[in-house]
Amino acid sequence: MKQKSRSLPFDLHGLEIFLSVCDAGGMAAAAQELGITQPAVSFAIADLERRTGAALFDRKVRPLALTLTGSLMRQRASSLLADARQIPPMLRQVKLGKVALIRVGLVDSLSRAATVPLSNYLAEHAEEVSILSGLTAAHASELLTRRLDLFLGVDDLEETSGLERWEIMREPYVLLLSRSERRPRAVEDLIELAKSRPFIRFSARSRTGLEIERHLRRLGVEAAQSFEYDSPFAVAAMVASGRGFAISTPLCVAEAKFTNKELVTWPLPGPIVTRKLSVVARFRELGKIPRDVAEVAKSAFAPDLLKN
Amino acid sequence: MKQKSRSLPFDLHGLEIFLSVCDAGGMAAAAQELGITQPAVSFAIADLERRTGAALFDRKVRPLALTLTGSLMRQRASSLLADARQIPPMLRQVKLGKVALIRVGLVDSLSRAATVPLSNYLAEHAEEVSILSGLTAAHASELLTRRLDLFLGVDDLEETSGLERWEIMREPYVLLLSRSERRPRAVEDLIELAKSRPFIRFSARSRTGLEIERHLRRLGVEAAQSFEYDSPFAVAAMVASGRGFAISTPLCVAEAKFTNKELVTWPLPGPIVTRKLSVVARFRELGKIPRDVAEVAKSAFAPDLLKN
DNA sequence: CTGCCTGTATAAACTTTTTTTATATGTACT
DNA sequence: AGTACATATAAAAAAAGTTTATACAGGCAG
Repeated sequence: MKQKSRSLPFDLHGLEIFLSVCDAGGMAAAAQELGITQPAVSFAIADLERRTGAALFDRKVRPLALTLTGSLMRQRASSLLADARQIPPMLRQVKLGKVALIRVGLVDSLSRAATVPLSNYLAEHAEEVSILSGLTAAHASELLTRRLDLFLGVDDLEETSGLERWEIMREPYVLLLSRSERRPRAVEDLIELAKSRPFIRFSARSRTGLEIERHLRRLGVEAAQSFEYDSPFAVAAMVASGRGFAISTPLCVAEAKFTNKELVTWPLPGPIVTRKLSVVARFRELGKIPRDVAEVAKSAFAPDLLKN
Repeated sequence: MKQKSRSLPFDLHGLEIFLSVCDAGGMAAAAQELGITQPAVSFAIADLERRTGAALFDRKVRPLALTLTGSLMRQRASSLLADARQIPPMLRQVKLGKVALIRVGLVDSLSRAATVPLSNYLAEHAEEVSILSGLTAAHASELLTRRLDLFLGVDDLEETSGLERWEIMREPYVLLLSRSERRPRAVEDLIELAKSRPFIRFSARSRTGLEIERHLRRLGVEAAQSFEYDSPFAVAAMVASGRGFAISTPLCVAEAKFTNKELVTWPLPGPIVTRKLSVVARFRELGKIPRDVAEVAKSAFAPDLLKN
């Protein structure tokens, strides 16, 4: 049973060659650009096509044209390589300690509730305060590369050494529907819903988005068409406009400031899944600030939750 | 001269092994999980460390621990692989029928007004729609690296070749004060205000923030303490809470959904400065979509502006 | 339609990288 | 200190990728 199946049908090197061919407009030209021979390129492309099982180029036509699949591959490959190329410089940066400037990452779903109290607290500890919104995934790496000193966001399950964490709260994932939709009570209802209505989802770049995806896969829910957003407001707005359904959390919904007239939330059928929001900082670099920030955040949205 | 310099110090296979080691908690365990031998894993990790020039694991300690650099690598590698794994299913989908993915960057200040109409328009042209909020500066580079297909944001002054632009609108920068503050009519009043009250500003990472900074320097305004944010809501919220004053634009204020009771806007003393919002895309890759999107955006917030 | 030019595919030999078997070295725990 | 468990190293085997040489196909001129 020693199936030699790599989990992936390509590697970065193959994708680089593929993109070279796209950019150079031909295999011979790409070969020259890359400093390898033309057959090597030819082989790499053939290999990529064989392993993905998709025709990437249309050989029937002379100035080598991308197929539809090929264009998609170009899009994705290009973005993947752009990501990959950012990694080495980041790794190098990591190798490089009262604070004048405190830079804080704030996950979008806490933005509305926490911005002002957080600023008020931090104003006592720093001349300059910089609060940046966005996705936790981005914040986490910026923390490690020292572009942020602290962030409030979805806690990573895995314990990373060199960081300290202070829990703010936990909240369940909930189903978000437009007013007219009826409540799915069982997993089967949810599967049915997903077949008939588009799924409005959080970007897979966000930690929350990834967890929702994973959970849906576990439940066996498969979405038809899908729309993807990285801001809680956008997700809620789409659902409110009747475009489809979403999975979100109470805080994300509160952030978007929609009323119960436009949106309804229901418990998610199946097992209960929650997300944990925490304050994360580099270990012991900021003294008691991280713990205090967690306290501030906790009290900041405590009233909010009571309202819902 | 045959320098075998790959442009990247790792490939996906190496990263998979690295992540297995992280997850399994050891090289031997990872080897078993992957169905290869322990030395193969050992070698792959050593190779990864040698090529990236970074120590990923701390061998001095028994249950093999990640270094700080290692944690970052784990995060990035994990997200890179998650991206990579999404590609093959996508390719298959294309073969099955019409599937296109359109990825759009949307500057925060247009988020509220444009998300829904934009999605509605794009739904007719693609199976999947991905709308990512954030800063224009980030979007511009993602457009060039093909991680976005289109963005709506503050237009760069410099003409980058290979891009097409469609103007959506122009809007002036305005002064944002809390209700209790009196209106500064001359530049001198503004300079005085900046001395007595903290300046709430947009992050210098955002194009808007940079332009505001530049303008203030030209006017000779110097701020005492400063708070910095990258979301329009946060800036407005701070001003509304009486923490200080800000410079913003009508759309940014609308985005934050504050009422006239909490905030007042006044024309900026001194020369009039405006910002231009545009749709930007790679030249001719999307046919008429960019122009249409500009039209959709234009009509989307036209009513908004009339309200103010 | 035919033959030439340009550019891609294929074949066999060769080089490099990766994996394996075997064994040494190291860390933690008693 | 000794033992158990885990990682590192060495040399051989296997696999992958690259090169040279050559065959094949599409586009274009006559």
